Amino acid sequence: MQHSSIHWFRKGLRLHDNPALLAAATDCCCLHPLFILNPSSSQAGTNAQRFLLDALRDLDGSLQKIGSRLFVVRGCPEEVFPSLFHAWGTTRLTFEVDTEPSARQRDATVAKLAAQHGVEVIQEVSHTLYDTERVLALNEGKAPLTYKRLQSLLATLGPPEKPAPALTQEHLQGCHTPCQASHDTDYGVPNLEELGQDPTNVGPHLYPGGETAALTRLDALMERTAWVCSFQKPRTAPTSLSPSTTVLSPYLKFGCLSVRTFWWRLDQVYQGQEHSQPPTSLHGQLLWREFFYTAGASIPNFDRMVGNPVCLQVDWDNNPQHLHAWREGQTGYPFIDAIMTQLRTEGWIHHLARHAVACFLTRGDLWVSWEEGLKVFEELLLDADWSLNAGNWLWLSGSAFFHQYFRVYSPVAFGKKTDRDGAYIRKYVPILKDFPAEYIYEPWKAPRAVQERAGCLVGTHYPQPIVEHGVASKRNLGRMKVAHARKGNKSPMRHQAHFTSSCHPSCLSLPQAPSESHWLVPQWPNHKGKSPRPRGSEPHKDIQAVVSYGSCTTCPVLTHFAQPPCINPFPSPSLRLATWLLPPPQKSTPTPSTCPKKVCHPSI
DNA sequence: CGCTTTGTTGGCTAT
DNA sequence: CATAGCCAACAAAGC
Repeated sequence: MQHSSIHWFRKGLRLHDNPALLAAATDCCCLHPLFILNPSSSQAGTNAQRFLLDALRDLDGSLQKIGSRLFVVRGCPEEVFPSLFHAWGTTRLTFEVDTEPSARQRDATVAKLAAQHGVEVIQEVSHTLYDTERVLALNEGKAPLTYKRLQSLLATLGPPEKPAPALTQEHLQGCHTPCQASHDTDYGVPNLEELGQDPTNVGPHLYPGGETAALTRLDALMERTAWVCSFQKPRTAPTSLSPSTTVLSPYLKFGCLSVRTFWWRLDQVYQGQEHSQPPTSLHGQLLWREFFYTAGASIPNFDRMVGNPVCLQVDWDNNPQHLHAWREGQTGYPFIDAIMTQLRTEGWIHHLARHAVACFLTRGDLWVSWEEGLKVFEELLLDADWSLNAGNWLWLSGSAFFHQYFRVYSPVAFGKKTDRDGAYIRKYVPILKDFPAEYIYEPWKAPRAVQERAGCLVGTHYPQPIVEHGVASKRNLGRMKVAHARKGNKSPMRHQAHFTSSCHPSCLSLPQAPSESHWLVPQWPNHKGKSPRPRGSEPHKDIQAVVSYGSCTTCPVLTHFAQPPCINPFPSPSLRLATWLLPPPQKSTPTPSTCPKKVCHPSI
């Protein structure tokens, strides 16, 4: 039987490893490669749309080389297909399985329409390493919620399938694509203006879209055997001026590159070599992708908080000003602002840079819902991938998968680890480029003269920090604690929790409050050992200080030293021990509000 | 793939 | 030479 096939491209914008496309070409006399452009359904920004158009042009070019063409049709699939089936005399429709809930709904509708028109439907899995349905079935229909769990499930399935051969001219022997002279005007790939995008709005064309670019990039990376084998994601730098990771993610998102092709190419490079392992290796990265795809395919309302069974319910603030400042790179934290600028202009940022800004927006500093961040990433990232985007926002906001919410990224310290001089900031926030390294991460701390010399006054040319990280992150830690406490059927928060966010731990060991003021006598262990010098004995032996109790009845306030302090007058071990000497404080219950940091922490 | 504070260790210098 | 003090580097704890 000779079919008239439509292969419907959505993701999977490639000829290699495209089993559904091969199925379309089998026993086929007439092939229509189709892409349906539905601009109203896309949240993608200008850079991402350019990437898509690149990919479509590349695909059309590749199809032309083997004697076919791409048909780009505007509209929504549910409305477009009936007329296409009719006009093209279609008997078979093929497409790649898309696991996203909205896509599945769309595809179910289209499959129904096809059945009504007597059109056979063939769907093939090739966007993920494994058939997510199979993985879910292995796990009693539920998404594995840890990476380890996924790994053990996949271990029973064995390695992923090998990629299917690329479509070639030979596959299309006797198969014809009917093309009019008016093809370009009727079905051509549009440009940005036609999509309602301002073409002057695009950034540098660093990552051109398409299968050809994807395979070229893959080839170049696979040349670097040592780099591939030693790859460990946490050791790559978010501040690198040229990407320290593969930047294959945009190509994987659109399916310009097959994940199975990538997997097996890595496997080839690994052969006979010592190499890193999941989760940090490059194979490990592809498994993370699989992890979130599996989660996104089965967890209801995966991209929302409400109605999402794995998501911590948090009382995020509605704060459009903060959200806007974050999006536009105007937070006053240079590292955050640099990352957001790179995102807006180039459409790709390093994974750890995403960590830093996602944490900052949500649980770290601004306490804005991760759903808002997700929408911004959806628009600005070339690789915005529904499952990965939602999954990682859940992760970074501490809403699911990741529960150690007290691990907060510092907008100041994190970037310094890999970029002490702030070259990354200087590149993306050039107004700060002349600040000395000492102040580049915290320009507001620079003395006026330094700011003047740098040609940038904080508060005038560059914003003051919109929040004080130290204060905001501590407050948010408390709010996360509340969210977690509400979640479980655990007992109500212990009294201690009130202290710990704002008071020195040593406060807690004071049984009762004293009536007046008291001598604080540092103590230290006796050193009778044989070591020539007792380690840890540096604290001065005879320092005494006066403490009193202010408005906070449990936190001692260091009033003054009884003797002029030496250089290191009051090291903490002494203080800890000294607190034991204090008379017990009252039993009244202080709240954080009556116990501000300043009262509890004199300049000790 | 967290940060900060606190604690330990060994090297070094001045006395 | 023994000792006190300082420092950097690292480890551990606690949030």
